[in-house]
Amino acid sequence: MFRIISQKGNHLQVKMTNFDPVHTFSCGQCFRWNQDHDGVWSGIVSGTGLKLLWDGDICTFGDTDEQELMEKWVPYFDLDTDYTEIKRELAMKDPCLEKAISYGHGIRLLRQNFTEVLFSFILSQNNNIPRIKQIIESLCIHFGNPVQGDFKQNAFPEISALANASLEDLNRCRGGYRCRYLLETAKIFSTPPLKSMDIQKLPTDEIRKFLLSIPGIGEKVADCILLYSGLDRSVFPIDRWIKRVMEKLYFKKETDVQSIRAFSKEYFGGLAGIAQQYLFYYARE
DNA sequence: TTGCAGGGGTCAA
DNA sequence: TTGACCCCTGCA
Repeated sequence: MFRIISQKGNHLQVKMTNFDPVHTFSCGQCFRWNQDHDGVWSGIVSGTGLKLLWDGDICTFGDTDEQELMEKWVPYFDLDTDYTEIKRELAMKDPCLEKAISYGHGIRLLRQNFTEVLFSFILSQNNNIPRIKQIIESLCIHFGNPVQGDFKQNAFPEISALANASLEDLNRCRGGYRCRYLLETAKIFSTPPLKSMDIQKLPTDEIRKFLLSIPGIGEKVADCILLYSGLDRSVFPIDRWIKRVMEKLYFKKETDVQSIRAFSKEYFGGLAGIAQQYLFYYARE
């Protein structure tokens, strides 16, 4: 899973199994990681900037220590989960999935900040990844706070910053009709009783039901929010790509979303969300 | 240069 | 079940 190799100054070298930043950061689960010319990855996670260098085996964490690794980065990178076992279990199901897992072998399901995932996936609807990233960066520039250290990016905005913005301000981020959903959601989350309530502590079916009541959140976005914030790994978000790949690999014909959802729940069980990531990455690439 | 289709959905009619 | 919604990109 992971092992600390050494601490040099403020750099921590960690051996991480079943991890490849290209696979993990470009499988559609997150939008704020970028690689520079030297191969260093930069990301902003819950207001903290992190630089990562991966040499194919060892991952070097910049400007961190063992305590922060354990408290912040182990949960975020899901380093306490045994992916070897998960992959073994999934690969046994069928040769298609085995191939998808082999292709995206370095995918880890990140446990991301709930608020960031909530707003990011509202913006993702009917949209493509490069543009989603552009809109989110613009949102952070206009409404987010600066981050400590050598980072160009701002933190993801606080809910209050979005709730207090005008629709005209939000529209400057070029999110189109989605900005209206963003504003309404921010207002819902910054108004009592939700403001003082920790929604993440509710049972997941209640969270899902609540998310679906928010304008701009449908089945797919609700499932993404549950999956990528680490609340429920048994959900199986179905977008156009997943629908296409499931029809091709499992159904051999055009199939409606409800049937695909029912099949995935039964077939992949509690690992449906992780199976979805391998299949999505395989389908996209 | 211009026009058009399509993109990791959702909503309302 | 279907079209509209923003706006960007790729392509002819």
